[in-house]
Amino acid sequence: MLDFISLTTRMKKESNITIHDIAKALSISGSTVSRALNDNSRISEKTKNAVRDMAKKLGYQPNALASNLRTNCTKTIGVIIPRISRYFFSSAITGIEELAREKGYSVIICQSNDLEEREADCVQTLFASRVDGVISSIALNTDNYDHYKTFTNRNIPLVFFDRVCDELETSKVVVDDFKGGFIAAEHLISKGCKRIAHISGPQHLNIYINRLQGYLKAMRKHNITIDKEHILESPLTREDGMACAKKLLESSNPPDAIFAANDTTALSIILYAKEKGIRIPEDLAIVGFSNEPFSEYLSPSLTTIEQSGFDVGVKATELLLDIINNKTGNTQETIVLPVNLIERESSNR
Amino acid sequence: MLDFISLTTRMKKESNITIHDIAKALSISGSTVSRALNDNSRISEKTKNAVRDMAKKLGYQPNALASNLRTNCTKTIGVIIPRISRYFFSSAITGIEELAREKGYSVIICQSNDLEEREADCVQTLFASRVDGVISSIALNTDNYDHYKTFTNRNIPLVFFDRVCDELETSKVVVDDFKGGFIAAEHLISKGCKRIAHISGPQHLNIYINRLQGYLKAMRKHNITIDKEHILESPLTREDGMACAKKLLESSNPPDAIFAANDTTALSIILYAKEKGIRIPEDLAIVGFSNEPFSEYLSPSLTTIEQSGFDVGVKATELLLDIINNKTGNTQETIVLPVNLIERESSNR
DNA sequence: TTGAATTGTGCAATCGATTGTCCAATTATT
DNA sequence: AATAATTGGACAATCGATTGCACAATTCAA
Repeated sequence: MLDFISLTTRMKKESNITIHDIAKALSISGSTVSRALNDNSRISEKTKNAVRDMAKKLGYQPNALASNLRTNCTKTIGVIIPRISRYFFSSAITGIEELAREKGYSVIICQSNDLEEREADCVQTLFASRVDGVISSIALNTDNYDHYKTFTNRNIPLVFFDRVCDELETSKVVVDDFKGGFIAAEHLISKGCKRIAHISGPQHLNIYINRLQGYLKAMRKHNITIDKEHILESPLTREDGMACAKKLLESSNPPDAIFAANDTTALSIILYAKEKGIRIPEDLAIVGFSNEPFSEYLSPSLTTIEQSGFDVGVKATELLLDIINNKTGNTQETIVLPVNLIERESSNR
Repeated sequence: MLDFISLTTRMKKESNITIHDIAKALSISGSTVSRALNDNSRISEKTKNAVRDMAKKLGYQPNALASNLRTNCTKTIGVIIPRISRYFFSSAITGIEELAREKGYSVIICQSNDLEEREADCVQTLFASRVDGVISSIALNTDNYDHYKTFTNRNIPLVFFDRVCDELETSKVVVDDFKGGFIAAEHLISKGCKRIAHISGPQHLNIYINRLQGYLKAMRKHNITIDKEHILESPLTREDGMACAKKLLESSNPPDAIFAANDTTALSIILYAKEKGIRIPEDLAIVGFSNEPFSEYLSPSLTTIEQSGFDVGVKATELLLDIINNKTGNTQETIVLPVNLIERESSNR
């Protein structure tokens, strides 16, 4: 019997030490241990030190589950993103994590893969984990936002970034897509382009609406009439980029410049133009959007609009933590971060 | 007082419904509700249906924290990776998540940023969250692996991938770096290159050791003597890639081909060579490693060794779940996934 | 010296879900 | 019809940490 007891004791030591093990070892109560470890002012320094020493000696590691259950606060923030492999999003996550860990929060990441159904799953997962708040960027094909009510109905702070949704009243962090569209188009105009086409993205996402509007504003400002055939809506995949390029460049009135709503599409255009022997930038100038890592190394290198995913992530986290800690009342802020033009070969004429 | 009660009741409904609320609504016990929701055979279909309906009606969402605390199983796996923004790693994560969610697990991701200290933090975070198992790829500058004992000492399943560590006895998933190095070098040999240099990575990481060894084997096999100055060790950053390129190409015996241990370094070499007017592949053939997304679009496009991050992620998860569910005994498997050569312009002569 | 204030700890309830054990009601067996 | 077997459900303990409250011990003031 003694053997059995010492065995189980040993196994316990090897598996999981709780505050009660510390308490027993010091002949004090669990509550005192808990308070000591949390540096509660009601515990004497002497006891605190004894507890800390014993905790270290036994290899105590707090069980976050128990603590979270009791305090109803997990010190965890959830992130929902379309795809982690897109550079903009992975840098946003890096930004989110950076600030979060600095403030003592950990991060759970879920990918929606740009699917509404998956996005709803992510919401469930994060809610079940009782995250303290959520940062999300909406999936491409989401057009019903009801699943987010799981959070909003329960006052779980929610901040959107980049792909935001006007329907839900939350704080948001976006980059200045309108301005991005504007400076992209104006840049092409300044290069002497006259027939500037635009390949836009799904029009239920405001980032694409805004880029388009910026482009339109620049065109209007410079009194350039737009051929309606020169504005295309595309899912912005590589394949569809090719199709759009073909459509534009084989038309009766081919553009002398294209502003694509993302770099992937711009890449498709470059590939298509190369294949067809269309010279860039002489015959066709191109501007993309996002400054994906590859755009610098394309040949010709791609002029594009830079947006810092990292900064967006940091700002979104800042906002979220402010809401969690109730620093801001119930204000719904929308933060707009700057963009800037990176001039490269594809428009250098 | 009645007002107060109904108010609190209402607030409760709006915030969090528990199994007890369902129980109360149906005048049954909490345990019955729990069993009904878990489809336990001791509960009649009639009761189960009543419970399910009421759960839906009240908007019940299980509290994973409570469940996890009780069952000591979180259905969560932790992932530690160097940097999420590297394509190989983000695709590995996508693979991990894919299989994990299929099996009903969620995933917590932590970035070490290639720092040992951060890696140790990640270990703490994941342990505190009581993940059921961990998948990790080691940070570049980690050379002490003690922090991983937090898991191994407590029999928490641990699987390494890509950057693995021989010191720790765990299951591992790697790609065939040796073969990758071998076919990269042999490919260059087949192109008639005679003075083939290799830029390797930190030699405490076996992926770089193996790539180097594969290269050496190919050279020996074809009886090519190696100039010792032609093998460099590098941190494989873009900056150091430039430095290595300079060192090699300005030496008294410049190589006619370089096999770089990653694509980033290969890119640096291309940039350097372009700057110096060295023709690729005529004067200098180049092979990289990883098939980063950008390598296809470089000019010249980069010949490289393809390794599927997604597959590695899936395999690692498979292995981990097998261990978690005790399908494999205590065997320490090492799974080696295939690589293959992608021939592009940078070596096409 | 006595009562008041302060300090340090312990007790026990709690968070929400799970589960071993027990019991009542129903059904089957002889 | 009487007993045994089965079924459906309730009770209460439990996971580990936190916290309101009670209370003993010490210090201080009068």
